[in-house]
Amino acid sequence: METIQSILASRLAAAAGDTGGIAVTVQSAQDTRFGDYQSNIAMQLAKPRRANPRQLAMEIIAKLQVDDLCETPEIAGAGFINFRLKPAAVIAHFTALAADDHLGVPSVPQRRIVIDFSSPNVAKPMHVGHIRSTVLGDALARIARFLGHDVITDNHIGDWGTQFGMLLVAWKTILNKDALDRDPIGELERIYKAQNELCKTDPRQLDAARGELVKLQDGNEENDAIWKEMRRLSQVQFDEIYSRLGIHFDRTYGESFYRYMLRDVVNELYHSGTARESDGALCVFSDDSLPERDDPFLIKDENGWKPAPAIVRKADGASNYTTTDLATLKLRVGFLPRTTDKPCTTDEFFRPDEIIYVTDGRQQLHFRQLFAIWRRWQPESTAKLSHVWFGSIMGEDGKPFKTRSGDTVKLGELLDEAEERAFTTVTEKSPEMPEAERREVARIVGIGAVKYADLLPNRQSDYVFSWDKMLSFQGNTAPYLQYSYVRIRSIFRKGGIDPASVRPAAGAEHSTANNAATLAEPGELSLAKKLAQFGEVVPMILDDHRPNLLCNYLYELAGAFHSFFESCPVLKAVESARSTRLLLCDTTARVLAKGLDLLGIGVPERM
RNA sequence: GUCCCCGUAGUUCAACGGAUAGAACGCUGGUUUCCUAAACCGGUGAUGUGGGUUCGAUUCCCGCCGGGGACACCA
Repeated sequence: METIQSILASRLAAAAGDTGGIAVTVQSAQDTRFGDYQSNIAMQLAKPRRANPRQLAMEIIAKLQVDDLCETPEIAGAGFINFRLKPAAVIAHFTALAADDHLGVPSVPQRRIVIDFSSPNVAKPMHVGHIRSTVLGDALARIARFLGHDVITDNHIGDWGTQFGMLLVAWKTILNKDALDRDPIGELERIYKAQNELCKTDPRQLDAARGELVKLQDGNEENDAIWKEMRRLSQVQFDEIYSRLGIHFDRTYGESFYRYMLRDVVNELYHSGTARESDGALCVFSDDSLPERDDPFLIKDENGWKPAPAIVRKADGASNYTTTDLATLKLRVGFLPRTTDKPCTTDEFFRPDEIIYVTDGRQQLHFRQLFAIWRRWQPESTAKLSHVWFGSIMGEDGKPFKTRSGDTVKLGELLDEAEERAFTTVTEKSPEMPEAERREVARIVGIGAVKYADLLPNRQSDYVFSWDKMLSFQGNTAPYLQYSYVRIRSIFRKGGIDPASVRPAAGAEHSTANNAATLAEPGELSLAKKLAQFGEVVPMILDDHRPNLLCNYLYELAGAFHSFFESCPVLKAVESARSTRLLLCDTTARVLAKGLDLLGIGVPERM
């Protein structure tokens, strides 16, 4: 269904006439005293038309047909056009929304999107550094799917590279089998660190590592078996974490999947002239097509601009991650199979319109170079390439988030602590609840709190990790939103009412006359208006890949609900008002649950 | 050094170039014979600095100050 915002925008566009390419936009008003929606179009058009903005606004309003939706639009300030919705229009929209499976979120033209996120490394524990990519990528995938896009999520795990030389040497010499059985990842981490130390002092150890790496790459059976075992053990860990987080990947190809493509990629880059040799390495240099300061292959020092090439084949002949990323890109753009369980024909390849990489901001230069190389190498490719980057998680001391002893925080342990802290609170607040249920509630609340804390800040901001803040029931947190949902569920339990029974039948927007609803109370009206904005907020998120917009919306919705609930009795209300209020409650609960679900966060029925 | 990001209330975070910069915590005043007070309703208090573009700048451009990050064979 269409949003009120888009209806107003198209009516306004019709009244404004030729805007010379200026988009006619309507936004929800920041302050209710300006009405519900506002547009700046008169001010934007005033200059090119050499008109007085307020005069122009008056002319636009004179042609504008919106009396089915709002009161006569008002002109304010320098030329703002303000819209105030008629209660009848709010009721009609709210009723249609309540009958809509998509809760008023419009369908958009379908695009095919690959989302590459999480990307943990084999033989290493997942740690706090993986949270943002994992949580953000999953939320974007869920939101894109809800909007109707065709999405493939791909976990590009680090399962290939020079570190396996050292791991293989260590596996053969210092591995403790018992320790490996007890704690596989811990033992792999231990032997890697130990071997790394040995290599620092003993050049023969480095040679040994190189030797084992070459054998692995040449297909040596023993090394291949060890590598596969390390991969398997790591995947067990990944699966456990992803299961706790409720995250699913359509693909987990990993870097090793592309290793047979690397030679061809390098050859193509060389023969197409994209890359050339320098100091024994094969490099991509600037092609001077961009202004110097925008060129990802240039860097300036005191003597002027100098080359900052991207290396696609090291002097020793090995490839690096740029090469792997190019191979990955080539497969994803042209030959990514739609399904993994059967061979597919040409028209079953995925061929994405967009590929989204979710990584931290430190990789910006890498992706700028990667995308630039791709454009030069494959100029006919039209796929949109997006690097969705994010800031760091800091400790309360303002430095990168670490344990007290200065180690990286392991993701599994972090989730344990979140659940444990949530369990303590739930036990405190609801001691009568059976322990099994308290555990389950603590799981939903604890995991939700961690995810929400991560999604709430603008993704490009660094943020401070605070257990107390994220698990608080006050303020913009997951527990507060979950509590809002629970409180609504409690109303229906108390009244012995099936929520489905208060919902209008599908298509109810055509028969609003049958609905005796009135939204006489200010709390009712503002809640209904806030519900109508769900469909306006969700599509905006993908424009800049910013799920925090949804967090802020849900928080405002919960606030609107609590205000309504404070001033409007539900179960004790007289009929007509009672059923309208029950529907407001139910719809709020559905939007809260759906909104949280889009962020990858669950809701308990009680807490 | 060059490039990227950041600098907003005591603190932690918001704000498609729009109106009187919005929350939470903190501090502070109030609300419960009533559907979960894990709540609600008030008060307090901020755009680092100097220019520029614009009808309008936290937002865009330039300088300065302060913080973080990236910059040839790690990913």
